[in-house]
Amino acid sequence: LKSNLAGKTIFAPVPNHPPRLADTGSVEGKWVLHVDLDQFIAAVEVLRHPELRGRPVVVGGDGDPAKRGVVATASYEAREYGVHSGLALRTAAKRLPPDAVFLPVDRAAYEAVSERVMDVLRASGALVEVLGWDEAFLALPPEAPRDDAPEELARSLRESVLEETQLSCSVGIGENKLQAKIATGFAKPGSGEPAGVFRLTSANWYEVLGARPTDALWGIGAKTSKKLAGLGISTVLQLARASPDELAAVFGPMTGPWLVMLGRGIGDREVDPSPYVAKGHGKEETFQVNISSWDSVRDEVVRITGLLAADLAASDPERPVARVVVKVRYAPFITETHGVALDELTLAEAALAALDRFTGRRPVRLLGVRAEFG
DNA sequence: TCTGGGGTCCTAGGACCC
DNA sequence: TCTGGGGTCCTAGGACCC
Repeated sequence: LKSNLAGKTIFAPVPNHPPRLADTGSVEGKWVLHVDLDQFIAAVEVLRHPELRGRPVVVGGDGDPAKRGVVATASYEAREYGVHSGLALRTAAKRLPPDAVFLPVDRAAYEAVSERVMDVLRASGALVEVLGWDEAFLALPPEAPRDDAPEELARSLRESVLEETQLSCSVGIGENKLQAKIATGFAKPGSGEPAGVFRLTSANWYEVLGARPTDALWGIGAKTSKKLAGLGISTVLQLARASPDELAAVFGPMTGPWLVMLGRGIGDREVDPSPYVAKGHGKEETFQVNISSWDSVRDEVVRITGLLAADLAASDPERPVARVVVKVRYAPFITETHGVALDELTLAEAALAALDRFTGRRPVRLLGVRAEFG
């Protein structure tokens, strides 16, 4: 959607009351559902370690809270202590009681369970667009009967996921992906709503979200929210009433108008069930101790490139790599990237050529190598 | 909050070309 | 040759998401 915005006149004049969307499709029964597993990673771990149920569980890094790393998922019990994803593991350890459990990230296990969940969703007959391990958008195929309220489908999805995988999920219902995605947040346990299902449409968009801060929207994070606040735009309703042109001048020709659309609850409705095709793959590592010697930096780049090459050989052996990008994060958390076209070079040669573009020789905290496909 | 690792997309500036 | 304007490609950085 965003990539189609430039130069288009998609905006009605800014109204002086809460703008109402034109009816965007509920009449046709074209609902979008968003399914999101509850505390997915922690739930998978509790399933295979039942003795952990009810205890604060934190999954992240290699499971050692003394090391550099962040929380990937915290169980609801851990969240009670202010522990949330993105928090440094060491900080999490300080906040949690001694009976808290720290576990390493086990990607393969989560991928396997995720596959089963997505299969259950597909078995409903809906189109399923996978969004990650624990999320998906669903749409009824066009030929499906559409007399059922979407809540019926939502409830039956929750039931079958629970039955087949023992995992609970929340479901958001909307007229587009944006609405459905945000609706799920109101369906989550502890959100004050019953039943794990919430419907957010043009009919209740401003009632539910109008007074909320702009970062309640999917696509607006801390930086953009702050920048908007500097323009006097703090709430979703204020964003909805903002001028697309003025925001274009500040945020760029596509992002500016797109932000206003977010504020108005306008979004993409197309659910794309085609398999995910990566644009590239990368491998990066934060070192437990910063690296000061540039010779060691070179050695580490070669080593990480080897790991990446093995990943590529396993996942995309046939796809030609067009470009290699090296990322260096210096000790004060300043990150730079440099890339080179692969051409006739090997992956390692290209990575070293990219590394040669770096002139800083300060201590390094992270190195990354990324291959982009042609 | 001493800040992971895997990604995606957009922006802006410079190179280059006509 | 004192100097336009537009298009496209490449690159680095930024922001966001899970």
